[in-house]
Amino acid sequence: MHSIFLKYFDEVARQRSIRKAALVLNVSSTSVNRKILKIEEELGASLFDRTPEGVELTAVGGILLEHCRRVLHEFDRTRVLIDDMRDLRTGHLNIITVDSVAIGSLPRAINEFSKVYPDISISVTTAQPEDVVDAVAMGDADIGIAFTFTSHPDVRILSEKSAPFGALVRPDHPLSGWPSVTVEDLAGYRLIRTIDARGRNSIIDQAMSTLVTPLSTYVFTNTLFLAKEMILSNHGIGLYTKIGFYDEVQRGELSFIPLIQATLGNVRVGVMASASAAIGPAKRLMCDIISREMGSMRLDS
Amino acid sequence: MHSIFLKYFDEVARQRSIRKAALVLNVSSTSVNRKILKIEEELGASLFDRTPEGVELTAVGGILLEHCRRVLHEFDRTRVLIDDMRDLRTGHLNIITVDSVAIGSLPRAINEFSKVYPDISISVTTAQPEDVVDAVAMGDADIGIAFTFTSHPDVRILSEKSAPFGALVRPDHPLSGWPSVTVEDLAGYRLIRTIDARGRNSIIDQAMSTLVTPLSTYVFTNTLFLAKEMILSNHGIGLYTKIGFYDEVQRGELSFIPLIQATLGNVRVGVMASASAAIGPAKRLMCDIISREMGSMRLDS
DNA sequence: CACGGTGGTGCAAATTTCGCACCACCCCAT
DNA sequence: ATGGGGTGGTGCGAAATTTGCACCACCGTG
Repeated sequence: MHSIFLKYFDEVARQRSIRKAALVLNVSSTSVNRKILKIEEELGASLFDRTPEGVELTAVGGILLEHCRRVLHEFDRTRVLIDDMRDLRTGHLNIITVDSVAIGSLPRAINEFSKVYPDISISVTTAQPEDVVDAVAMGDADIGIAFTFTSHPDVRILSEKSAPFGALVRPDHPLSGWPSVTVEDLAGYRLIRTIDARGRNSIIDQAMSTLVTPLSTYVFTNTLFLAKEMILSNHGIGLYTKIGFYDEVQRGELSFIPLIQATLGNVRVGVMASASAAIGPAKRLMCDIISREMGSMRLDS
Repeated sequence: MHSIFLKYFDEVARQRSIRKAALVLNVSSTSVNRKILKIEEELGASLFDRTPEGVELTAVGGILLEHCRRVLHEFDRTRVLIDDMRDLRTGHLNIITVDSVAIGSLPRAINEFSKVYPDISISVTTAQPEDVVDAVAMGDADIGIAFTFTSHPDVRILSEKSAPFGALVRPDHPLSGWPSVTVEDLAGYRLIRTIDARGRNSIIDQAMSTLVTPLSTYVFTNTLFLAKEMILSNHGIGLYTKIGFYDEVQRGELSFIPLIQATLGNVRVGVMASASAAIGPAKRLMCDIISREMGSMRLDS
């Protein structure tokens, strides 16, 4: 918005050299030189004394530089204010989450949020837990919801909750109604479980590989709808957190039995944001709503 | 120096219309419109709400307008400061004066002034008294020196002094040594007097036309050198103020006898400047020196 | 004296800005 | 319902401005 001269002038004063400033600014020195000469002509005063080593500010140049720097600084502040005002009214939130949350609690959270900010658009991407963390750390997503096994220096956990994996079965299944199950209890059944698309760093694969009693997986799917159909068709036992099937369990269509296991039984799910990004009012509200939604869910029985 | 956008934006906000602002700014409405649209895109926010009647500032627009107006105002002040700093070092003074002063006191005043401001150039224009006043009022001259019969709303009298007309004669002239003369005393002599080049509003012509005893003029000239030669050649009596012949009178080459007459005997000469123009340090000093030079002159005997 | 730095300029290419002609919409009077 | 008079906004070509290349002139240093 402001004349490019302000930036050029500032840099030349800083570098004490037209050619050095041009290098920093990544433009030709003639462009910088001509801008300064033009303003000197407009003002009828020299901004710099030319020396063989470069340029030195004159008294007039010092006065003008002070003005230019003040203008640039005030514009930066104005810009931040405008950015805040703009984002308060409209804008976009990028949410990346494990898919169970996308189904389980996010729809209600978005409904509540949109009553306050109807013009803010939201995108929801489902991804594997470690991809969620990476996206948040890099600033590619505003909010992430995923398991929180390890901390990440660039990720801030805003809230978290225990969300153990468990067995999801039809209500008439022999395991239905158990207060909990162990891996051994699942040995005689085929499993339906989520898949890590890239097959690496999967907490479930890692956990599964440490089991003394191997479990057999019949269906791999991160499509929870498909998983539900398979469970209801008695193709196996679902091995998921309760989050993605919360409504079905509430309605009695499915039963959830928490898994007692060192890793899978001690999973926590958290709401996270980038450690370096500011949290504006809209983002803050969305996180609060998601945290509250998840906080109200009974996920361990 | 600053982006033209600032000016356009300010005016659109003032006029509440792109087309009206364009008229005021004397540019096409598309130019103004595109500047605003471009900045709105840069900022990612609307500056105006568009209505069928024109445009209304948005909250963001109000914030930015405040910034723009502050920048423009601060630049104006910076510019004035720079102008003062520049003019302190170099510059130009336009002086317009009646020619007697150009010869009498101005040379010494300029000599003294140039010791302080060697780089300020000076132009001296001689003119009839009313032309001096007009030039100063219009700002065409920085300093004027002339008779001050009437006041002018656009002219400020910085200092003035009594400078009556009188008879200038050779030292051996019969009138030499008289303390004063009346019009009647001059009746038997031919006059050498200044001429109003345009022949209108001349104080001398007006004064002469009211005399009961008509005086005969032999030579009309505003060239004081020629007047002096005519006086010394006994072609007549000079009818001038003492200013232009001060050195000659001091040296005894000519005698000055003040005229006792209602108009010509009560003339005052003043140093004047435009009432609306600022008086910078250089201009102030020049006025002071001229006033001091003229103040030290004994003009009434 | 040569080299490596600086600021500064002529000129043509590249880019931006501007204005004309026009479109679409709105409001108001008839 | 229609026409007139206003508004903001756009496509396009001309005009103006900006940019960078190639080069000049000067200065300080080894």
